[in-house]
Amino acid sequence: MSESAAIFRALADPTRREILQELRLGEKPAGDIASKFKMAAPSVSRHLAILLGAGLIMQRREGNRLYYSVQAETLAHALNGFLSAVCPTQIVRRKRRTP
Amino acid sequence: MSESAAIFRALADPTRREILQELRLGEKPAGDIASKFKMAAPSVSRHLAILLGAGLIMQRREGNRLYYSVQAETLAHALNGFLSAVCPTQIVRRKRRTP
DNA sequence: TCTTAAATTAGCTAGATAGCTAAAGAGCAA
DNA sequence: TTGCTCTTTAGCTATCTAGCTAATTTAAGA
Repeated sequence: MSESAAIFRALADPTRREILQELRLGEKPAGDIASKFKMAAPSVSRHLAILLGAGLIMQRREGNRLYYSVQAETLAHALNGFLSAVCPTQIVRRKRRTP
Repeated sequence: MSESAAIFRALADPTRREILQELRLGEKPAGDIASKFKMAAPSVSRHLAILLGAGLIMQRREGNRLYYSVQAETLAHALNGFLSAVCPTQIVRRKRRTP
């Protein structure tokens, strides 16, 4: 699967989008992330695996814990790239001021 | 469903992303869009309906034909908004306040 | 070693999704 | 009206997805 296909599929789920927002201020252990949601921990873990597979987060082990953090660059590149492909003239190019 | 939820779900499908790119240079009738894909016309029509429901395209009838066009503003707003929510400091350049 | 804690993986099920064909709606012209 | 074109809607089915519980892995401490 193309990289951006995995990214857009990962972003389709609201829980996964929330996870990314949860990580906006920095890395967090899986348990902390899971505790923000009503669903069971394995379900959140599955979402983390999908985000990881899409390259939207990375993980780092510290003893018992697995810390996750956003790969902001990957996300930004995918979204901006698609935006440019869909609306190259309207969005990317700045509107000229009327003289 | 929240507007952006519908948008991200719509973007999850590769055919729908292709359709949006297909429309980047301007409106096209449904038949022209459908002919770009191997799948049957009703399948493409269904994708168009989903994009329409998400507010990512609009339709205009001209006689027999239904022309579709991208709603670039909606797309850009959703993607940039999410990007800002996930990586407010790293990626999105804030407007600096003049001292 | 045994136990405990933190997470993941395995296996399952209900519901969503995307494809197909057939049928129907909408517009236009003879 | 009838016929033709363009397109969507209806109805069906196979596959994918996201949730759950149970079991397994990994690390650390008594």
